[in-house]
Amino acid sequence: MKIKSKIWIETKDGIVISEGRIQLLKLIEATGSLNKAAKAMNISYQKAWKLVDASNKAAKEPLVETQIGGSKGGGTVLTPYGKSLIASFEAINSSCWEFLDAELKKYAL
Amino acid sequence: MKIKSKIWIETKDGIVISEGRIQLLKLIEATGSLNKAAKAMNISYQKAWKLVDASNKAAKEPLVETQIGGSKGGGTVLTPYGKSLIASFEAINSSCWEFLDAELKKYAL
DNA sequence: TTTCGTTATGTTTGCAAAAGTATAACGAAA
DNA sequence: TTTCGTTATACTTTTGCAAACATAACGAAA
Repeated sequence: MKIKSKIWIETKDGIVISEGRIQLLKLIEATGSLNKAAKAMNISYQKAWKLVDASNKAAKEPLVETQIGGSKGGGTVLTPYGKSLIASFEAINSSCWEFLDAELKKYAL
Repeated sequence: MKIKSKIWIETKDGIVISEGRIQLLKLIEATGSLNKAAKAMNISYQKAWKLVDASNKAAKEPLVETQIGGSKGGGTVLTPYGKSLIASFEAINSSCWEFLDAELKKYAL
C-alpha cells in the first residue's frame, strides 16, 4: 500500500512547471541545447519545444533563453529564475512525499 | 501562482483509489447501483465497471459488493472497508492541499 | 416461464494526442 | 557567401485509448 502524488504549479496562463518539465530543464542545463535535451529524453524536438514554450508563457518571466544561429547554431540556457524554480519545486516535491507517507501511516487500511 | 496535486493509493496489483474513483464510489453509495452512478457521472457503465473492478482487485479486500439478478435486477453497495477508504483518502487529500499551499508560500517565486 | 433492470464482458468505432516528416530562419565563422 | 547546427513552425501520419455498440448472464417476482 503506497501513496503517490503528482504536483505542478500553474498560473492563469497555464502550467509553469511539473515533474516531466523538470527533467527537460535539467537536461537543457546540462547540454546547453534544447535539441540535445530532447534527444537525451527520447522525445521529439517539437514536443520539447512546446513544453518549454508553454512554461515560458505561463510563468511571469522566462525559464530559459534561446539563441538562434551563430557558428554553433544557437542554444538554450536556463535563466536564474528557471534555476530557482527547479530548486524550489524539487524541495516542495520531496517534502510532499514525506508528508504523504506520514499521513498514510495514521490510518490503518 | 497556484500549486496543485493529484494523489492516489496503489498496491502491487494496481490503483486502489484516486480522486475520480472517490466520486464514483460516493454515487454508488447514494444510488445503490453502479448503473445509476455511471449515468449520474455521465460516463459509460463499462468504464465505471472497469474502475470499480480494478479497485476491488487492487485492494486487499473489496470496496463494493455486487448482486446480479433479482426482482430489482441487482445492485451495488459499499463495504465497510470501502467507506473507510473514502473517508481516509479525503482526509489525506485535503490536508495535502493545505500542506502544499503552505509550502509554496515559503518560496518567493 | 416470462419479464425486467441490473451486472458482466467482448467487439468495434472514433478521435484526440503523440509521433513523424518537412522546411524555413538564423547568424557566426571560415 | 557558403556552411552548419540550432531554433521555430506547419503539415501529415500513426496509434493508443476512450467511447460506443452489442450481447450474455442472472434471479426474484408475477
